[in-house]
Amino acid sequence: MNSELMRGATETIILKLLNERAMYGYEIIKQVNERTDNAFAWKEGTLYPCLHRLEGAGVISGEWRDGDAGKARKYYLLTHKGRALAGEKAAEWTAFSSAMNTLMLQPDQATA
Amino acid sequence: MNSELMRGATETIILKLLNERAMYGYEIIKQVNERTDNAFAWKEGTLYPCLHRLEGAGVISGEWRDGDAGKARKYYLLTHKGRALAGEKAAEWTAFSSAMNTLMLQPDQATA
DNA sequence: TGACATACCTAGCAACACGAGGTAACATCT
DNA sequence: AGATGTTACCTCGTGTTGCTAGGTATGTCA
Repeated sequence: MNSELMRGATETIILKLLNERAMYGYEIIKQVNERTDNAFAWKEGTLYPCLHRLEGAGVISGEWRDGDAGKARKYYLLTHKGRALAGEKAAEWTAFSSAMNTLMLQPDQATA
Repeated sequence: MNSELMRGATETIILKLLNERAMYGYEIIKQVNERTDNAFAWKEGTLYPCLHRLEGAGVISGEWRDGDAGKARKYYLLTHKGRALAGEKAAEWTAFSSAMNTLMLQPDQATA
């Protein structure tokens, strides 16, 4: 997958997932990759810096929870601000993909 | 419009338009803005560097043509390589937006 | 013990959209 | 003639951000 297209979408996806339920970082990566059948192949280097940016911006907040048996995990939740932003980002994606499709779905040159 | 989402899409759009017909730079800007009802608001700083990258990569080729009455215009055409890439980029967008929608169209948390 | 998965993290690089600026020709209005 | 606006080309610098490549540490299983 073209990594440049991923730009700006990372944040949108994270906010969408956290709007479903609280998740920890590693889980977000697995979810994204599984749900997209590895069309998206996120690595830690993509996610963690973005999570920290979002936390720094007061959009999400992390809290450590003991795992059932495994290691401690840092769960992230949307703040009030985050819920609003999740909605905006989702709308932004809708508008963007709609505009893109307006352009991309035009008929091509006739190859007589 | 979130400019980060534009990343990687610029090239895709240019190739799509040039696959319809030869256009000059200024015309491409106008076309993109008009067709998307200014949802995309391209400026020269977005387009020209990208055109030059594509030309340098042998994907498009520019030729000066005298305008009917106005200034000379540099029309760009897809090369053979460019036509192939236009197809790849279009497919890439389809795959990307499909994966995105898989993620984005899931139901959100029940707000009981 | 070794190997692997889980789970967190960071530093540095590369790509690229955009703002802001510049040049020049032509049209229109006063 | 002069001023203004549009067309049409260009470039430099900045900021953002995804990714590669590395690191740490715990738990599991053979």
